[in-house]
Amino acid sequence: MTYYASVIVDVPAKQTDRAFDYEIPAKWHGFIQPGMRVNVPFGPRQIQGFVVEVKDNTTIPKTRPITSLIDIQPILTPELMRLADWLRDYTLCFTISAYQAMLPAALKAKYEKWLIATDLGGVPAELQPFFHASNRVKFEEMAGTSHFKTIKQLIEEDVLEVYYEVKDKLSKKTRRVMELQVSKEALLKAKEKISARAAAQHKLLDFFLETNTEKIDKKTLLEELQIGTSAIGALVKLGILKEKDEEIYRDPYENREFKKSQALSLTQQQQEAIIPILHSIEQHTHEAFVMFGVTGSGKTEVYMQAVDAVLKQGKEAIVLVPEIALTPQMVNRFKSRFGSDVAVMHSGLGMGEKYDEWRKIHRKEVKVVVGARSAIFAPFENVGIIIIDEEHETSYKQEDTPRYHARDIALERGRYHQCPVVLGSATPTLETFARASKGVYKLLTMDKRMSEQGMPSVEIVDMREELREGNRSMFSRSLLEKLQTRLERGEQSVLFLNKRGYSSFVMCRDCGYVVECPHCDISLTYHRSSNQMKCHYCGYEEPVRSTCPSCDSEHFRFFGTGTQKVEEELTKLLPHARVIRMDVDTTSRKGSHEKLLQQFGDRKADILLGTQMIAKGLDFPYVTLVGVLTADTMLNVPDFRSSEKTFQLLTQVSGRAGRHELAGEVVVQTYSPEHYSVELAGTHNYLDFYQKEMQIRKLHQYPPFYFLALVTVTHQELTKVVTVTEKITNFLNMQLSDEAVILGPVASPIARIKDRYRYQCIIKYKREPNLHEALKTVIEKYQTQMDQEKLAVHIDLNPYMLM
DNA sequence: AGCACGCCGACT
DNA sequence: GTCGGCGTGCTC
Repeated sequence: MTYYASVIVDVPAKQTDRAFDYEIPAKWHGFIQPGMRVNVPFGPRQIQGFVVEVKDNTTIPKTRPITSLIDIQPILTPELMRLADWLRDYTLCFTISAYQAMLPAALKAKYEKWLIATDLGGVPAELQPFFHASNRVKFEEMAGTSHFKTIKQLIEEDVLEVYYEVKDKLSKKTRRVMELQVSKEALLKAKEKISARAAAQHKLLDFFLETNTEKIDKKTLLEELQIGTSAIGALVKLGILKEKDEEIYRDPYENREFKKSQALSLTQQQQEAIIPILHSIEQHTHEAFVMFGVTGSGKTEVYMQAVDAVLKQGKEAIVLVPEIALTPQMVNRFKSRFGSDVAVMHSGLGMGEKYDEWRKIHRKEVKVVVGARSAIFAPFENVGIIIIDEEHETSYKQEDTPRYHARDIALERGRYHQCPVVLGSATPTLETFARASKGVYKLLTMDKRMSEQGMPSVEIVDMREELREGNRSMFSRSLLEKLQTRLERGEQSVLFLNKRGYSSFVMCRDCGYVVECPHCDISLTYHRSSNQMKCHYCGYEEPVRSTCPSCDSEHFRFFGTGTQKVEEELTKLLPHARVIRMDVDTTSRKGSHEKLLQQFGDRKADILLGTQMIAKGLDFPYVTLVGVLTADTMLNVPDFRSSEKTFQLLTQVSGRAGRHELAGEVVVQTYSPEHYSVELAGTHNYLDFYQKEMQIRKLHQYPPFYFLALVTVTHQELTKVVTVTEKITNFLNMQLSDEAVILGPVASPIARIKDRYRYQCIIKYKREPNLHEALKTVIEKYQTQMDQEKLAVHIDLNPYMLM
């Protein structure tokens, strides 16, 4: 009997987005399973593929055999493979892209093309130097040279051979260990036999006798006993010890100690919130919960106790936390409660570390994963609960293909595993809260803080007023005064600078000229460390000028407020304050984020100054003041969610204050104090904000009343982009019902990035059964053009960034 | 995505 | 007359 494997090949293109059949060599019969990776011939080359089906027949007249197996166990579970199909249809991506999104980057194949000299004597003199080192050379090193033609000929003459290599990015880390091979009795016997002069060997034997060690790291052993390798060699020869390479995991938390924590007793509200979740866990039913809990209401403790209940059932738990909040604080809490049962996955880890953490999950060595967005694909097979903390966070939406939202994946997996999905937030997205109001999700409310303290009092300072009264500083008098008080009392403050929207750009005060990136339609940002102007989109850099290139004026100044500038002013105003600044510059080094927070937690500083990254999850008992320097920068970005984002941000930031015994105060500086998102965040009134914002969304036909789809077209030439976007818009207009609203073509908010113009078309719709089909057609139609003219068409369903 | 095949313009 | 431009289509 001949068996065949249907394989999805690693070629992300429309034409190859289907299974190809390969013959399974007899030696692998019964061994190959769906979900395993294989190397297969594809045209002239070797590539990687995923087996999706094993069958005993095929309609393909001539099949080629599978070259080799990569996995000895399926790397994708049947559930994940099904989920990948769903993801492909849902986000309009290729199946292979869906698979790759589910796996750590380390597992992605790399391809290399080599030239092998099969007959070195036949290689002409001018090419000989290439083969000096070995008989193989990378194809690219020779292609493109003037020898190219000869190479082609030599290949035909069988002097050279083309060889395609499939490489894994993966690397497993190993350590040398010594393993005891014999019983204690044998050790004692050996001791008698071995010459008394062999002190090191006796030391070794004694060590194994006294410590009952079976296996030990070689290096440790040598250091411990202060001996060289020769004694070990002697014992290995006698068959007493064996030297082995053992695979180890890179443990990013290796040098840390976690104090074991116990479940805390729950407050009345926590108790009420957890009961329905526990019920769902016990009954094995899929239910989605919105845990609407104010900052400091103790959501994490509820999560942990729910996870505990799941573990007691022998099931697994997935806990998603936003990238930014993956501070050690959250990890610590889970690690100290669940110990080595926890794997951690976030972008701060290196590729190898991520791979190791993933393998712990894959091998079922852990039961809980705490991680950012991609952890939603954790290859567990018996999921008992999925928790998404800070559900409103935008980092749950992947911004490149496949453009998925972790929340959607969570709900899909929850349905499959028939388990609860918990969406927790103090400021749920309108989409989520609307579903809770409709009863689609079950609402669990926790509106009281765990500590005796209530919500912090919030003072909103009108910065226009400050300016009118002659205060030109970026600190209002009130904020400064409060900072002073904290210093005197030895309490801590957090200052939050919302940089998004406006960063520190350079503008001429005389003619208004702004330094912009020559490749992108966006202003350059001043970086003090390198004294350069940098583009945040393409990385372009130029030195800072002292005069305006447009009018030669010397009134060429920095605008906007960077954290560095704030820090400078702060040290001028409060010279004795110890300030820790956290922004991209100070946290780019691995682990520095954590270190700075640690310092602040140890009260080695009085003021923590930072951007978005300090908004969430921080929980320091001595923080009694939170200052928001510029509350409204986010309000001014052209995004229908700007009010929602402002409200969320202000609420989150305020939540950092007074979480424990000491009462908290918040100062919000703004130029739009009357804006409802500022005002209602000040009074901690989510429900009113929700009502108000819903009215506006309804009026302007935005989510959650309408769904959105965003089509972005990019190309080098403006005219091309405009005509194509126009055509797409017209096409969609014809395909979709009259109820759909089609906006465009319009230039994207950032109209040019990396020398490519960007145009877009936004579709607002309620129910368009034809939409996916129509969008698929759009992709197919422009596919041919995509390769040739470097035209790119991106489709984002339920986009977060309308850019 | 690569790569081969194949059909038209500008050179040895 | 050939070389090589890149349009078209295929890869089990």
